[in-house]
Amino acid sequence: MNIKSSSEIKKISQLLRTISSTPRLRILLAIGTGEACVCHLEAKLGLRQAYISQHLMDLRKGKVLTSRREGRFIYYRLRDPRLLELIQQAGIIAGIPEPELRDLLHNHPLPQCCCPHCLETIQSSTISL
Amino acid sequence: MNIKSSSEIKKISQLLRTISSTPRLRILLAIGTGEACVCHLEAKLGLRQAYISQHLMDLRKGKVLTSRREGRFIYYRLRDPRLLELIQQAGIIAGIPEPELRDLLHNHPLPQCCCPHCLETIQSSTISL
DNA sequence: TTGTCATATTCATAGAATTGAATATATGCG
DNA sequence: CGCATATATTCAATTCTATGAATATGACAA
Repeated sequence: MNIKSSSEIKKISQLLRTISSTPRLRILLAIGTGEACVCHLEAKLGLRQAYISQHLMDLRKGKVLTSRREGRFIYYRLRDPRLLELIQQAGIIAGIPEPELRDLLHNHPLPQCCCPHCLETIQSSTISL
Repeated sequence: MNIKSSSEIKKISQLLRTISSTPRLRILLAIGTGEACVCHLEAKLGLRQAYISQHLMDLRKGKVLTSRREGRFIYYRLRDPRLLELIQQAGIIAGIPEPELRDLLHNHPLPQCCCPHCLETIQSSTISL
């Protein structure tokens, strides 16, 4: 029974460990409730491509992200959106004030990149410029 | 603004990292909503005293636990009981079935140790033996 | 097929976390 | 004081993790 618990604890431990690294947290928050390709994340986070891919791989191995290919682009999404609530709860417990926390979790508009989704966005947002 | 977020993310990262290690998770779950001294934890988890103290120190440094001295004994308690909800949420997301999870979080009776609290417990539970 | 672009993988290494063993501190008692 | 008990600290060794650099794969276009 303690042996069994131990295996469950390992699962929790692994999930928490997977999401606890700073670059991975940033990636998760950048994806938010939506979807993002690597070039999105590259543009938004200012990190090199290979570096992001490495962490995306960790997150996929840890069952945190799912991926979907669309032509040359691969879109990542949270496997379970409740993960954002988890991160929010962690922020609350860590004593981060409400406004900062909201800001962290709020999906800021993704910066433009080369993917089809962004090209669409450019076309619709160009009007308001 | 990204620089500011970064500092908030570090806080979340650190909290998650602190609680993500297997022995520390076990300690947190063993303490639960109550209080425990080192000898409790020693008895319950089957780990050596110095080892437990090391992790307790990490947890205190990470602002996760508070401690209170009572004579020769030091009692540890979660600084924020919502941490248990966080762990529970992590368990849910990690795909742990409800019964196992409830079992993990349920405060099993602490095994007897040498501290005053246990001595009291012995006296009251001896009746039912 | 060749080239190009988006993304993935491999490898080496520096740095951090984990753990064990030994020892230190602090409290209370006689 | 001197001893016993509960807990803390230090140190060294091993084992993980993070990161950078280089390279590979896979899809599309010409």
